[in-house]
Amino acid sequence: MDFSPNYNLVEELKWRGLFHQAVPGTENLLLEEMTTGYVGFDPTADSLHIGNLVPIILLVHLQRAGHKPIALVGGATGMVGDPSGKKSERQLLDSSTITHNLESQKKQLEQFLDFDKGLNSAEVVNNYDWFKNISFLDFIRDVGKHISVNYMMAKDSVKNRLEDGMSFTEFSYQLVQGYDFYHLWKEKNVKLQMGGSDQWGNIVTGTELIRRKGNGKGFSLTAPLITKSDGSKFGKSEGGNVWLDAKKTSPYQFYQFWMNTSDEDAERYIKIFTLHDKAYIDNLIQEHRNAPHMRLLQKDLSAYITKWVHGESGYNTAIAASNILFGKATSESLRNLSEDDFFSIFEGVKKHQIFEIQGVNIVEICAESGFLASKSEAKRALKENSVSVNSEKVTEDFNFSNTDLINDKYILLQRGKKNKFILIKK
RNA sequence: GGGGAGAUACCAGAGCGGUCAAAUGGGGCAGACUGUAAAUCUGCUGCUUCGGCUACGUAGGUUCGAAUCCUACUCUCCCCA
Repeated sequence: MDFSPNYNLVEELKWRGLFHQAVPGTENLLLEEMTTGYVGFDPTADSLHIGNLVPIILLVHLQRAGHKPIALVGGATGMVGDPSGKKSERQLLDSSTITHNLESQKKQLEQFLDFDKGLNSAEVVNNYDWFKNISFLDFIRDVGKHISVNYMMAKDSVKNRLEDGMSFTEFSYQLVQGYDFYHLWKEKNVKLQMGGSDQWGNIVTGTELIRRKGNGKGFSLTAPLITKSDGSKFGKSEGGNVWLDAKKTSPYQFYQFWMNTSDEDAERYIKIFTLHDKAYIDNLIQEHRNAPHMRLLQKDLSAYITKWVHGESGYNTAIAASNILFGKATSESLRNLSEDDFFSIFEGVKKHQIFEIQGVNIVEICAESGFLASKSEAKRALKENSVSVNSEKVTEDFNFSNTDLINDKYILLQRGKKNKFILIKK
C-alpha cells in the first residue's frame, strides 16, 4: 500500500483542460493506490479519428501517472449502438464489419500505450468476450433487476429521444455498457472509468450497478467536449472526419489539419494533445504571442501529434509537402521534385488520367477531369483568378501544352491554396 | 374523425400573374489584407455548344404568359375530439 503516483492526475488534467467532472473521491483514490482505469471505444469505423484522441490521451496520462490503463473495444456494445448524442436511431453494423473495425482500432490503440511496464502495463480487452456467454434471460434477471426504468429514462441520451422515438435496443445500451464496468470491477479490480463528457450518463449507470449489485464503489472521470472557438465542430475537415489511418487521411492532410488551428484554439490544444510540461507550454505560448506570425504553437502542435500518429517518416513527408505548397512554391520547385517524391507528397490528392493535353483548354480540363463541378464553375473560378497550373495562376484562355507536364507525366492543378488536383498523362 | 397552416436553391426564409435563375440571412468557395490564424472588406454560389435549356413538393388545368390562380395527389406541422 505504499503507492505514490508520478503526479496528481486530476490536477494534471485540470490545468490541461482535460477535466470535466469526476465522482467525488476519485482524486484521492488516484493518489492513494495504483488504480486500474479503462476507456471504451466504439467500433463504428475501421479507424479511430481525432475525436478519439482525447479518450486515448486520458489513458496515456493515467499510465504516465503510474496507473494501469485498459482500452476496451466494444465488440458487444458495438452490436447495440450508443444513443448518446445521436438524434436518431442508428444503423446496426453487421458482426463481420464490427470484427474488422475492432481489429483495426485495436492496432491503433496499441501504438499509444505501453504494454511492457510491469504492474501498470496497458491492456486491451473486448467486451464481446464476456457478453458472448451471457444469455438474454440471465442478463435481464441479473443486471436489469438492479436498474430501474425510471433511472434509465432520466438519462439525457434517452430523454432527448423520447419525442422522436428510440428502439429498445438503444435504450438498453447504457445497461450493456454499465455492465462492462461492473464486470471489469469484479474480475479485474477496475475502479475507474473515463471518457468524454457525453459518456457521463453511461459511466454512472456502471457505478450504480457496482453499488447496487456488487455493493462496491466505482469511480469516474470525464474530459470536456473539445470545442472550436468559432463554434464549428472539432475534428472535421472539408472531407469529413480526420482519421488516424494514413490510408484514410494522409499524413500531409493530418498535419495540415492541425496546422490550420486558430491561435485561440492552439493555446488550448497544445495542452490537450501534447505531453509537453507546463513550463514548456507556458513559454511557447508566450513566444507565440510575441511573434504570432511565426506560428510556433501550430507548428509544435502539428509536429507533435503527426509524429505520434504517423511516426517520423510520416511527419517528414508532411513537412516536405507543406513547404512545397505553402513555401515559395514555384513551378521551379515542383519541377525539381522526383516523381517518387511528387507522388508521396501529393498522396491523398485526387488524381485523374488524361490522354491528350496538347492544346486543350483549361476550362475543359477542369470540368471534364472532375476537378471542378462544371464548365460554369470552372469559368467562374478562372474569373476569380483562383486557378493555378503548376503553381502559376492562369486565365480562361489558357491552353495546355506538353511542356506543362512535369517529368512528361503529370500536372498539378489548384483552386485557391487548399484545393489540389493532379492530372496524369496516360 | 373534425378544423387550420404549409411544402421555394445546401439550410433558413421572402416572393403571391409578366421587370424571377428567384429578395435577405446563414453556410460554402474564391479574391484582397495577413501569418496556411482570427476579424474585416469584395466577388461568386443551376446547366449550357452562350442561341438557349431545366428549375419553386407531384400530376394535370386556366392564361399570350404561372413560383404566383384552379383541381387532384403526396408529405409535414398545428389545433379540437
